[in-house]
Amino acid sequence: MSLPHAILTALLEKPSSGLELTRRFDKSIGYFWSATHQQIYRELGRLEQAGHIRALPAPVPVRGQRKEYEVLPAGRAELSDWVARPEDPKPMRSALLLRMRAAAMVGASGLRAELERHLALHREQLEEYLAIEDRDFPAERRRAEPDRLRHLVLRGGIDLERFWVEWLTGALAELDRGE
Amino acid sequence: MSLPHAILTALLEKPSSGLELTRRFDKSIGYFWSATHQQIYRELGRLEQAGHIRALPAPVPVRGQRKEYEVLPAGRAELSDWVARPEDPKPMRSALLLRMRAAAMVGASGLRAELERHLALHREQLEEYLAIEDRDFPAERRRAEPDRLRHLVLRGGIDLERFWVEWLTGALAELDRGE
DNA sequence: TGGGTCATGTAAACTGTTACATGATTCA
DNA sequence: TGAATCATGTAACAGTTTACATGACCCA
Repeated sequence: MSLPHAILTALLEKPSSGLELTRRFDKSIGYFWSATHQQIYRELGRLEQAGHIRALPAPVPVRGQRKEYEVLPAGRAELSDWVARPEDPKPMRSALLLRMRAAAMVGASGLRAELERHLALHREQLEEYLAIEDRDFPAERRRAEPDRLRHLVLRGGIDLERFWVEWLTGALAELDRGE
Repeated sequence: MSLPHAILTALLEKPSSGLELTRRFDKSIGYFWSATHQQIYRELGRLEQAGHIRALPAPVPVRGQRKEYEVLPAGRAELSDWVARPEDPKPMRSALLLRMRAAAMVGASGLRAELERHLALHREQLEEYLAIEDRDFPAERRRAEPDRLRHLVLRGGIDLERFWVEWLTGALAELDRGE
């Protein structure tokens, strides 16, 4: 139940239309809370209904025409509440780990290639995050809290990709030891 | 779309009834592919329809009466295919990271407590995994492939919990630096 | 015999995914 | 003017979650 809050956050960062939001999800917030444009439009409708956001006044609302949204005070209040709301971490879901467990029962043929493919993908993602860090959080300097928090989040992404790269490397080595 | 394969794997490890499966999900396969008993019963029905599993012959099938399933050759073949089927990792989803990003916009009050709570939960989970490792994969000895694969999977869970413990510890320290 | 637990299930609401539809704008 | 692209949406379905319903079995 976090999509509306992801959208509120994105809109506070910068008022946007549905399509702009979709694009920003593809390369920012979406790194840890992804959504398709259909989900986003549906949720924008609900948030507007709820009085949490509003469309900037347009002369005549027409389908197909750009509609820009901004957060209303009620929306900001809801987001602020949500930040302090406790919520347990969801158990992880990894189809890859599940595959390995299945492989223990039916044989590991084809598994090696998949591990290598994932390793390459995680390396790519890591590079992408590091490029963003270079661009958005340069050098050592005292930063304001918003920037420090955003940087912490990005660091989470970076460290997690590093974790997978290392774990997959180790798993491949371990697979080799036995064959 | 991995729940049926999680169930096939669990049933190959040991034929079971729906409730037994639910319990084993709660403390084994469910660590990386969780499911409720409702999902499991529905999926058992589908797998039986598809001819991938069968209920052990019972005199008269009655609601409320234990029904044990086992995997049929077709089910094993399907699982074997699936293991080699490529599938990209899903983008991660972390409500906690999203909260931090939201906190950058509306203020971080209440966030510290939530980070600490998550840190404690991840420490607990780590302990649980380590206990399982002690129990199921003792000492240094040459092991057969199935065991080595299962151990790799558990290692993944352990390392991931360690990752979160370290990251959360660092994030808390970093939060303190500025207040 | 009646309450607790084991066990299997149904129903509804919500979230996420995939495919498609429609109008507006731009520019060759 | 017609093709490409921008932009907003609808519809149908699959997966997940939550609440509830029903029957069997055990044992005090």
